Amino acid sequence: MGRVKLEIKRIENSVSRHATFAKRKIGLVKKAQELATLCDIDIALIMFSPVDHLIHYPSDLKIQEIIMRYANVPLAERIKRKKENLEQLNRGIRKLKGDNEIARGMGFEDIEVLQKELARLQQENQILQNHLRLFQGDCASLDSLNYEELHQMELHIQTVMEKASLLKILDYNKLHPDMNLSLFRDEQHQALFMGDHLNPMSHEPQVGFPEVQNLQQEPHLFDSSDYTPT
Amino acid sequence: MGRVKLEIKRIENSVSRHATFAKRKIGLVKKAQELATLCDIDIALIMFSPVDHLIHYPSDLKIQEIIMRYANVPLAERIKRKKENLEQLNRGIRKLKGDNEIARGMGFEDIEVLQKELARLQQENQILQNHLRLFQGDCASLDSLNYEELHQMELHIQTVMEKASLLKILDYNKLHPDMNLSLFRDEQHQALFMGDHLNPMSHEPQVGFPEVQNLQQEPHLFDSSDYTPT
DNA sequence: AATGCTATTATTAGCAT
DNA sequence: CATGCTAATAATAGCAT
Repeated sequence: MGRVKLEIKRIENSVSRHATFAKRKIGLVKKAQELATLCDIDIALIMFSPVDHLIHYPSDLKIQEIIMRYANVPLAERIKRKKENLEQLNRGIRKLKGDNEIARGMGFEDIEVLQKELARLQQENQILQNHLRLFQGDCASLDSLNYEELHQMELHIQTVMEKASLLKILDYNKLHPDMNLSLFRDEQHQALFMGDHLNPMSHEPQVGFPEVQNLQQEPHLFDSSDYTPT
Repeated sequence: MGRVKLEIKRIENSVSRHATFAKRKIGLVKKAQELATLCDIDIALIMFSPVDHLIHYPSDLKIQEIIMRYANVPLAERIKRKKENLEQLNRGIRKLKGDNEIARGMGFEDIEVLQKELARLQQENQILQNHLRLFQGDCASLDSLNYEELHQMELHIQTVMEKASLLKILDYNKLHPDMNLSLFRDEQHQALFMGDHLNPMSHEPQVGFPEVQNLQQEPHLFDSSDYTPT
């Protein structure tokens, strides 16, 4: 809808590409906003400009919500497609079993375990998400934070962590069947990892910490300050 | 752009609302697709229909990537202020650790620290969630699971865990000021906490693997199989 | 509910500033 | 590089099926 009909393919001229982006991004966000308003629904739009600048709609906080909602759906939908997925999984497993080296380190049952653990991992994390949302929902009212809830949260996190370690070991064994690592190096560590949640610090001497990262919420919405909804 | 100019507000008539959604969603996805193609950029669009059905563009797997990219932007943007924030965090922690003020409950600054940690926890978990979904997305293709990815996932989990522990201590101290738990057992551990993550998984073999990025594209995009791009 | 029609409005490509 | 203009294309509201 311009002077000429524009073919939908990458615009090679850099200036035109940027110009087109500048104009169309406004149109796109506006359309998203209109549809969300007209139909009273959740819409999230994320884009990265040709110079890698983030543009998104709606607010950061709302987008998080929608992403979480999105994260929940595929899980539910996958359950419907269980049969389909099982066949796909079976193909993958057959492929794996065909690989002799992998088969040595990892039997069919191990793969099943892995799959189940993946599902559980997802579920556990969902619970974690819900806890987090509870906390984040009104972090102003700190009184609602109590030791028991935090303890529960930590339990979930530890479960997730435990699963991650399992996956890692399994994967490592897949790549290096000759090494065939045991999941736990010793009984003491296993005890720490599997059960002792009473002391919140008990696991930490075993585990290094990743870099402390500074993540904060940002208030802004678009990079374009020129945009005004109509 | 129809027979009449439509005011942008919620369409109260349910039939019209659904009809409008059905038409406009196609237009919106098309616009997103066009812009992504024309400008050769990443766009993710997630929407929930008036009957809560998920519609998204582009593929599930690609959307994961974009969400991760989105989740990482605030991180990248904050890296500049990292040192600043780390110092602030340190002050808060030191105060909690050594000061008698804790005995009188948490001060305002502590609450601020806690709030920031909560925000971070949320973000970290978002990243974790994205990682998990990548894995779960095609758990059949176990080949795509590689050591590096799992390691990354574990790092994220550890970060979340670390935050949970911090929250727990803070909260515990709030509830039981008389106990006055120390956040760290010793200086060495504190050093680990604050930045030294050279050895993040001391119980794991420290072996590097060549990165294998083999993410498969999913074939399907929308819920409406009727949509055909022009 | 989905599809086709078309009068209308909305968006925008190319250009000028 | 951003803004304004305008011819031209694109999207779509309401209606009919």
